[in-house]
Amino acid sequence: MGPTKEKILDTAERLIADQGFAATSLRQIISEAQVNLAAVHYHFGSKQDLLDQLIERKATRVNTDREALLARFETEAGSHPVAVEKILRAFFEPMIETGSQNPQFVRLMGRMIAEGLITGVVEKHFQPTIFRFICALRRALPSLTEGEIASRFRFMFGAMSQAVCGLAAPDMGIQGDGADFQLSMRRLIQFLSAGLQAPPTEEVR
Amino acid sequence: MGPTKEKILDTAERLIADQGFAATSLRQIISEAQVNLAAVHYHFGSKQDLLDQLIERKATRVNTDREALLARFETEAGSHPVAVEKILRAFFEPMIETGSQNPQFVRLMGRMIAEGLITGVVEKHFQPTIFRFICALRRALPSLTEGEIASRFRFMFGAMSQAVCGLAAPDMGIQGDGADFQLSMRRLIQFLSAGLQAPPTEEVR
DNA sequence: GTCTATACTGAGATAGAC
DNA sequence: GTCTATCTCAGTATAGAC
Repeated sequence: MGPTKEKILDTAERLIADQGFAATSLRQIISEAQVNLAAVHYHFGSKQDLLDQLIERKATRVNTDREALLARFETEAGSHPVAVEKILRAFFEPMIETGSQNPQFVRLMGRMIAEGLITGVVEKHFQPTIFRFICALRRALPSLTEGEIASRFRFMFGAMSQAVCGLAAPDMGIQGDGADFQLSMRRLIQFLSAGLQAPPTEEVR
Repeated sequence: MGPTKEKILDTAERLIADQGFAATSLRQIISEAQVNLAAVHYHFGSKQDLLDQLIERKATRVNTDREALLARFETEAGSHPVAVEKILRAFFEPMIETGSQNPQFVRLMGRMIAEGLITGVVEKHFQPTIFRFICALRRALPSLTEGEIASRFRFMFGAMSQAVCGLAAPDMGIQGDGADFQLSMRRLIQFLSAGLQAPPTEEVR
């Protein structure tokens, strides 16, 4: 990868994580990266495609790690289903590790999930991993319908996006524990573990 | 309120709920509402202010209902803390009722929370209500620190935004139960009830 | 293949006539 | 209150230099 392309990616990652996608203009990115505007469209095609490649650059590695960890837990569990806590650990620990080195990327991911902006990338790179995890959850939570597991997985994404994006924001009006990424993730897992294991929603007719 | 202003609000609510805030241009709104572009800036000042008034128009009523319902539950509970399930009911039922009549508004709210776009309105109109609910949760969950309750409340917002926004989206790659608003909300409350009542996150040092 | 310069279209915002 | 004209800035497209 050429230095121009890399400069664009690095600068865009930092600025979009800080300000959001819509609020960050290409002109601001190229100004700070000291490259030409057209170089962005030469290398990426569009602003949206730049975002997609930004995600893809790191998401692939994180998702590979996620699946590997899940596979390890599945081997350890033998014929038994993997416990929900372990499934959550497999899902979040690779992200936490990435976030400890580079919090910007994780915040970026949270923003993208919240804004619903990574349609193509989600399908291409996340969906296979998500599918593996939903399968694991179905085995761990046999009393839930497939639809309810999908709903809870979606709730999980929403909670996660707030966990990583909300770090800078004031904590719902009351003074929170601020920008402690590790603490926030541990609280998130604790919360999700209980939520995922809630009894099934009763059918109403 | 004049008919022009009202036409703008109604049209903007529908379009923004469908397409999102950034994806909806003022020119599209004024075209469908059949008003002049400058009228928007005359009545609202800016696109952002239009959004704020859009939220404010309905959020005030929803928040009033929330607080009233919570107060009723507090009276019923006497000196005991209100159960978490009841706190959640007080928070969500007014929103569900609004959403049953006008799903657009609830989806709009979800989008705004996800994208973090309603800075001024949240502080002015939501924070007092949020504060009341956090206080109720503190009483119901005395083993949790204030910081952890704030975190969980934030997770709740994230899950909620996905619950109401994700209705149209495909359910994480597996076929979901589609756009059933009532079902989605019941699942959400079930999920959140367990998540909020999870044991405290252990301190690590 | 890479990058630059420049122009095009559509966005939100504003000033001033009526 | 309303509308026209205009401003600035956004993302995008293209022609051509190296």
